[in-house]
Amino acid sequence: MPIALVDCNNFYVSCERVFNPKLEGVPVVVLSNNDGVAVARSNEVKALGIKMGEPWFKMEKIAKQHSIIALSSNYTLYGDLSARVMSVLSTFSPKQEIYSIDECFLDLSGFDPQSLMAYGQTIRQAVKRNVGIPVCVGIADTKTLAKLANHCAKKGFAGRDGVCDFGRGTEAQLSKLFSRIPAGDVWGVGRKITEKLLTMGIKTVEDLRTANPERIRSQFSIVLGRTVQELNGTPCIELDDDGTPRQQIMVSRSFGTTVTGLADLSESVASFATRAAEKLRSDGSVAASVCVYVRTNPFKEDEPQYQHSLIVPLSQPTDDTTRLVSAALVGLKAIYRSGYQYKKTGVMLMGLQAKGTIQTTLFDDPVDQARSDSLMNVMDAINRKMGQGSLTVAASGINQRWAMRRERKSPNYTTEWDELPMAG
DNA sequence: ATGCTCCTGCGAA
DNA sequence: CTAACGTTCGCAGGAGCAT
Repeated sequence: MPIALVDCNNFYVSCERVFNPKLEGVPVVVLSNNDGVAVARSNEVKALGIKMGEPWFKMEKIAKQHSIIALSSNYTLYGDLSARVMSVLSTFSPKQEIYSIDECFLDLSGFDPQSLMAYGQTIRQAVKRNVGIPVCVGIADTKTLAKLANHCAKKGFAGRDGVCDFGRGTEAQLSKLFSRIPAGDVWGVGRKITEKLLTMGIKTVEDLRTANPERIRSQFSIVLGRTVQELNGTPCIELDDDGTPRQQIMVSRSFGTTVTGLADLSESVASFATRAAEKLRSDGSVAASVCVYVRTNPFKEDEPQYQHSLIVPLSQPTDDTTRLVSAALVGLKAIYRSGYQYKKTGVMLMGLQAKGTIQTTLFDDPVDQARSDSLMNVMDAINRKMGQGSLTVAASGINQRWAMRRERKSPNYTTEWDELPMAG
């Protein structure tokens, strides 16, 4: 039951390169929101030793020395290209699990095991030709092994030309390969677990694979126990292709600058609640409660720190922007304290259920409900047509002094006609 | 004992 | 010029509480 894991190479950088060939062959880094830290690096940047998550201001010097091109992230562009990549990939298997913006699993059950390497090449060529994005393909019998095979393909450890199929290797070959890979490269093994494994003498993937399963389960968790089983070829994590809607929706941002007043904070919270409500409706869900969250800048250790959150229950589950915004603002008022430099707020929608399944109560007013639904439909339609944020609630503010920094953003090539560069 | 909800920690991309 | 460190999601497991 082979599974493929297809992962885009340096995804955000590759997206930028699709529309700007000058970025080809030169060091390029894409920065997070607020131009904060590196979230994607070209191979040239990786070679310079710049790490994932490194703050921009810490690498600015070396960036200047090597003429690194730094770009603000452009999630509109990346989301659009991701949808195109996923659409192409969906044609290669009846079962696809979209795992993140740049990777998906494909069920390759029933395919001829001998031909999977060639099939992987076909997949790579199709995505490159149709969308312009380079990908690598890892193939194995479990999701954890497929992730690892993809890692090997990317590093050029085994297989050739961006495809690695563990089904083509003998036990002895795989053992040898796994002894060269640190345990921390395995899916599900993060920093904390890597440290603890080291104290137990477990350094490599091979060490982890051959560890005592009972010991792993008792010392860590059943999750890591499953990881070990998956490394041994026993599937424990199902391929999930049913598109189950999210259980919670989070919208939060750090500000480009700090703010102190309730008015500015309210604008941000109203904006985030508005955006969260849009996501909620696109899922076809309703929320039972709203959580609002504020925070000062924890990196400024000499300044007074404050952070707080509050869950505001709704009288009945809703997807109405105005109700969700009101609830979020009520919560904000309750936790706001003056005298702090706030750096971030967030809005979380919780207790999500499918809209069709909500229980109607005595308090339901069908007329109000219909009015709310048609207003939200109009809002969503206008924003789809005119671009997100065209129509919003007044509480979101006009100036948005807290808005994030994006000083290096590329144009929205695929979604905004106005931003296409014109010849002449 | 059992089953909840709430909260925190961890991991991933 | 200065100051500057992301966002969103799921899962597990413990605490606290009620039954």
